[in-house]
Amino acid sequence: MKNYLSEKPDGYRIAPSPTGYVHLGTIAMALVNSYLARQNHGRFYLRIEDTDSKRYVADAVEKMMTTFNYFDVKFAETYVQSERAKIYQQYAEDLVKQGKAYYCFCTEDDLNQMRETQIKNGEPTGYYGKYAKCRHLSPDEVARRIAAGEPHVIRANFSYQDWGERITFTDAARGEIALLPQTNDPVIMKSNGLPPYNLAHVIDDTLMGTALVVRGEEWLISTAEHMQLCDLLGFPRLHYMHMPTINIEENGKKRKLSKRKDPQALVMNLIDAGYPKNAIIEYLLTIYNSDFEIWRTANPNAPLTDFQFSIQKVGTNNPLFDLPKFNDIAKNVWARQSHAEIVANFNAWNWQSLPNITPTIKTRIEKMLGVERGGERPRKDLIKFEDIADLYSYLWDEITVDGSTLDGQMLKNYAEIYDAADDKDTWWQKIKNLAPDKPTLRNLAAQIRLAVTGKTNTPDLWAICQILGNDIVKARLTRW
RNA sequence: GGUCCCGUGGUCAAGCGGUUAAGACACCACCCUUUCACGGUGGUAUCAUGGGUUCGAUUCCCAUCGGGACUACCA
Repeated sequence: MKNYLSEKPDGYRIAPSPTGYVHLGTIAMALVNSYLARQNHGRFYLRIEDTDSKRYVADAVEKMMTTFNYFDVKFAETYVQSERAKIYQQYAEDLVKQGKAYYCFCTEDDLNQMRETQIKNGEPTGYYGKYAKCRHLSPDEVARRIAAGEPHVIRANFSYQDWGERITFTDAARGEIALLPQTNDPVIMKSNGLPPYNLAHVIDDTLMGTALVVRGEEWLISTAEHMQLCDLLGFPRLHYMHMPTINIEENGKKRKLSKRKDPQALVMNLIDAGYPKNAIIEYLLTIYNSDFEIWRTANPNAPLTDFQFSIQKVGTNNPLFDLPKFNDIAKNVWARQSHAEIVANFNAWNWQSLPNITPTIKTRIEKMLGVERGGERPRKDLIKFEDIADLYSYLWDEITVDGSTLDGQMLKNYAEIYDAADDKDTWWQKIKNLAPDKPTLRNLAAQIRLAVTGKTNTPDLWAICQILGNDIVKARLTRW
């Protein structure tokens, strides 16, 4: 690894913790960071933040990588924090030697008790001032208790230096931020020998040369603590951009997208439902860069990589996940694809999950996907493959129609002249010939559509009849 | 409770002291089409409230209210 302490940082990264599932926000951060890396000729790397042993999930990294691969997210480097324990320990111990950190033997019970009395006294909670009991333990006592095998953590000593009134910095998306310095001595090394996020983040992003730490808004306040840690370590302070988080509305209140309650929070759920991956990417880009839609309208077929991501256009509001908007983007993404492309996507999707699917029906669906496609004005009726069962239900052999609304005799008359061999013009001409005036024609066309498909709006009827074949069409026309 | 962030139509938003306050989604109407769509045109609807500053505030300042985040040996 290069020594980025002495070289110019040129890295962008995502740092997920391995839960096994990739959250929409993680893909969003991956997107933003890969754009920034590409535009600034920097590296884009992955860091697995697995310092929480309680959260360990088997195969989590592999599962996440599958999702990243699916989205063509490529990393220049990959780091795993649990493999770097020695590095963090080294820095933490150096801090102790310098008096900038200390061993703390307080137990969970001690801490709970402390918090209770603080609350009772109306004081701020935390490990500070007179409550920071382990700050001034003698070296002998520390040595003795460690030798005795007492569990301990290392805490940074934030009383070591005067931080001034405020910790100020320029957030790349939000501008000047002035935070109160933190007075609590944070744990920087847990009793299991791994650091919590704070120390690992500061050391890794410094050593790995992160040019801009792009992370969620929820980290904004703790930036003061992270900068104080940089100062103690003698590192230059890192640069940050805090991104809005995607919310959802529930009972009139906003809350973060949750992977338990909101299926759209997990990108693979969206893919499993049959949304195109580019819809996810485009939606995320519209959320995180207000320029994107304008660009897309002006360049409907340009590759996404041509878009210039602009930090100035990153919002500061936390947007609501807008399903209708997302659906609209999905429709447009599918509509832009060629027949071959969409069929390939359909085949890659788990089409077996469609109810009562048979090889015959699958073939019909594949043909259906080509109807009214490829021209200047493609049809936009497909949002996600999952909807096919309903949207194209007439491709299955059974359809349900309220027969009372149909004129059976008229349909039988038409059935007699219907010929699957007719081209579209002939086919339409025959229908026209059956109707003396416009209202009748309108009605006849509607009836045929209803009888054949069970729906009032479908893609091109002639094409559908071609796909179904002579026998099925005639059978459906003559059963009323 | 404390600290920080945010507040333009139903949603996402442009705007950065003087604008008829863009655009997209959704919704409605009409046009195109002797069918369904696609497409086109138009419409409904927004600067949270109250004070300042200013010749003039959506824009700057303050307060209030509202929403969100953080306040762990989780990230």
